[in-house]
Amino acid sequence: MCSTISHLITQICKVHRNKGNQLLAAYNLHAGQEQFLATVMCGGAMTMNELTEHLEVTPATVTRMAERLEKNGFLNKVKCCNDQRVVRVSLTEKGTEAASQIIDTTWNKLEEQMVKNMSTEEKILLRRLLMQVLDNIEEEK
Amino acid sequence: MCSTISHLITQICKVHRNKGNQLLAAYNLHAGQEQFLATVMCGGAMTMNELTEHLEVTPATVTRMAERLEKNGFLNKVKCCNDQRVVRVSLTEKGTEAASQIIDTTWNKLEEQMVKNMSTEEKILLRRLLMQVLDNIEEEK
DNA sequence: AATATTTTATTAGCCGGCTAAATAAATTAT
DNA sequence: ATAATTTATTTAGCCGGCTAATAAAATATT
Repeated sequence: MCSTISHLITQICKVHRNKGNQLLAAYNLHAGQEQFLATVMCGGAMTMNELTEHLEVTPATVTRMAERLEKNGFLNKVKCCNDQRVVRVSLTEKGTEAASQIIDTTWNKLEEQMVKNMSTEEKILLRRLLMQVLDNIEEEK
Repeated sequence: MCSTISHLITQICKVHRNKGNQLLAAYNLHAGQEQFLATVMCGGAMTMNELTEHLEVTPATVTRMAERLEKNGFLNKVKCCNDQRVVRVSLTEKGTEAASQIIDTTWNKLEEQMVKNMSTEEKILLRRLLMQVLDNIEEEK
């Protein structure tokens, strides 16, 4: 009963997040925020809207994350001149530095750890199967 | 970049939770609470401590979930006579009914949907690989 | 018996995630 | 021009998850 796919994935996700939190504590960040910063770093001054798409998260979530990251000095929010509705977000120096370090110390580290003893074929297979699962569950109904 | 194992698992987990929330809304429950109820149903009058073990979750989380489920009439909390520290939790009628229905309408439904177009071998393989991932990531360091 | 330690639960507070409702600005239609 | 609609963000409120600090009861020590 404890080895359903759902349960395993939930469990992995939880442990992954906790490990992320541990690793990110050194930067005063929480799991999820590193992805936010990395996305902004790659995408340049991004719109909130663009962020919700890239991060695949609700606008409300983006707003609050940006708010906290701004409060802690990782990024700035500026209203666009042309369209006063849109808000552009960009990294501060602190944010840039954190983002660039974090990708290696957290993301890659965890990713490697997850599949450390798997053959290349197994990794490919696992990825394929997970993509299939995601596809299956994303459909309507 | 979007097809790392970490990202896929996080994404599946999120969609899974959202689908769960949709299905559970009919019972006035949220994703996670169904597991709580199911666990209590199987285990009888359980201790908070036992629940943290079975649900693999923090004591704080169990306390608050129990509090909410009690508030909404799904379960009762009773202090143990022998040891006044321990709290035993048991399902109300409402809780029992919800739990028994939910297992089919939510859990199994989602589980089947996730692997619907996979062969038996693929399912077994996926499970094995996920268990390996969980093992890898659970270790210290 | 009196004190110290361990065990069980709770509380407070912080995060990310979501929904639904509210703002506000830009478009489009009338 | 004015009204109606669409689009971009925000706000409020609810969930589960975690950590750290507290409280309270049971055990172990001295």
